[in-house]
Amino acid sequence: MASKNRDDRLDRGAWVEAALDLIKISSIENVRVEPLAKTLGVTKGSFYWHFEDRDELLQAMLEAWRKKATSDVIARLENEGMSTEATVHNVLQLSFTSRHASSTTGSGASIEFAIRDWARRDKTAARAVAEVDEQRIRFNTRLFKKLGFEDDWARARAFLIYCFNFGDGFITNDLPDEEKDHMRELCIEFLSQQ
Amino acid sequence: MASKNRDDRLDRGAWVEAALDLIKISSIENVRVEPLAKTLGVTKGSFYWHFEDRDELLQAMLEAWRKKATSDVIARLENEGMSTEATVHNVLQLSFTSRHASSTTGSGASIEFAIRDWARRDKTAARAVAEVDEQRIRFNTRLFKKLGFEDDWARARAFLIYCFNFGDGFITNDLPDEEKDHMRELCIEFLSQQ
DNA sequence: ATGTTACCATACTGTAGAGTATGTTTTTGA
DNA sequence: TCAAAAACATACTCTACAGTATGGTAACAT
Repeated sequence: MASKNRDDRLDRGAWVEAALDLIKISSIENVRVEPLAKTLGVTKGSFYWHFEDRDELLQAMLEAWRKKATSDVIARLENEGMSTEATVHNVLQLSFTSRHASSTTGSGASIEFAIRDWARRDKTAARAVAEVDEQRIRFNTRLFKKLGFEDDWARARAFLIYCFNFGDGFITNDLPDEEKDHMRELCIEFLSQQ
Repeated sequence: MASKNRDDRLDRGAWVEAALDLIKISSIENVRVEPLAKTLGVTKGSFYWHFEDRDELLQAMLEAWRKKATSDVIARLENEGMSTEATVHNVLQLSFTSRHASSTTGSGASIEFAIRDWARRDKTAARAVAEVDEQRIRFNTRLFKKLGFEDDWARARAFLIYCFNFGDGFITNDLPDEEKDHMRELCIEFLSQQ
């Protein structure tokens, strides 16, 4: 549900939010202003007040996602109550299925995929994705360095874990839930071994 | 280049091939019959002779991809000249960047991603992707069983390697090429350890 | 009170593309 | 050789949007 500020008037953020809610269940191509206006209960007259054109909305979506995704990394960094080991274990549990599952910001696993698919044909999107990936992998790398790993091995571990987070959310795995959970446990045990 | 059978007449396969070539650089939404007709040098009068509607083309694309992807697994299975160890090492080298890079069939890493994105909103596509994933993971699992691993551990290894193949192709990794290659080597060393 | 601004609706134009109806050519088969 | 079928082209209709131009209305400042 896209929030309105006061008196039923929309702001730029409401459009971006609604657009991110939409891309979650469709694709960037299906993010179109008239359908969006309909779900927001307005007409496109409103849209072209807040945005120059459709592309400006797409760039705003990208910016919003990038900011949220990178600020999440910082948030984890600042969570200094935990030990390094505990943080690693947390990261390992962090599959893309659950990643940023807050619906208010319009993030989540599905958005990840939609934006990555978008990045295949859009340079700006590709740069945003690259930045987010790099920050996440760097975060993981730092953890393993703290645990005493050499720089290159820390990065390799970090990358593998990120691959696991990635694949666990996106690779369809038609196993019964218990077996799937068991397999996930084994993967985590393998990846966190010394 | 989409091939024509004889005398400049197209068949169903030529349309599917051209469509798969197109989705590689765009998305399923951008697979549209009139632009396709233009690249094939015909009009849509031709298309609606070979297909009932656009959806029939999409289903044919999916079928073609699924068949190719699963037959590739079988092809690897039948490649019985190699030792199990050598096959494992081959699988580890198999990132999605290079996977099925033949342009004639219209496959490749980019198609993988486009179809997976499509599968987020299409049940039929989702089933095809699930089938392909399951076959590939099963193939990897069988290898590790041959190497003496228990069933569950074999599956976990297989899944992790598949995640690595997946991530190596899709996760942008802005490192210099040498470092990237080095990291890949370390990942492979880690994943193939006893 | 009233003019200004912010926000939105209405009513257009223009384009891309889906699907259809029908005409045209080439091939094939008796 | 000639009729039928296969493989197109042409010319429509219809819908979904992008973008624009302009008009309306509520809130806010003066």
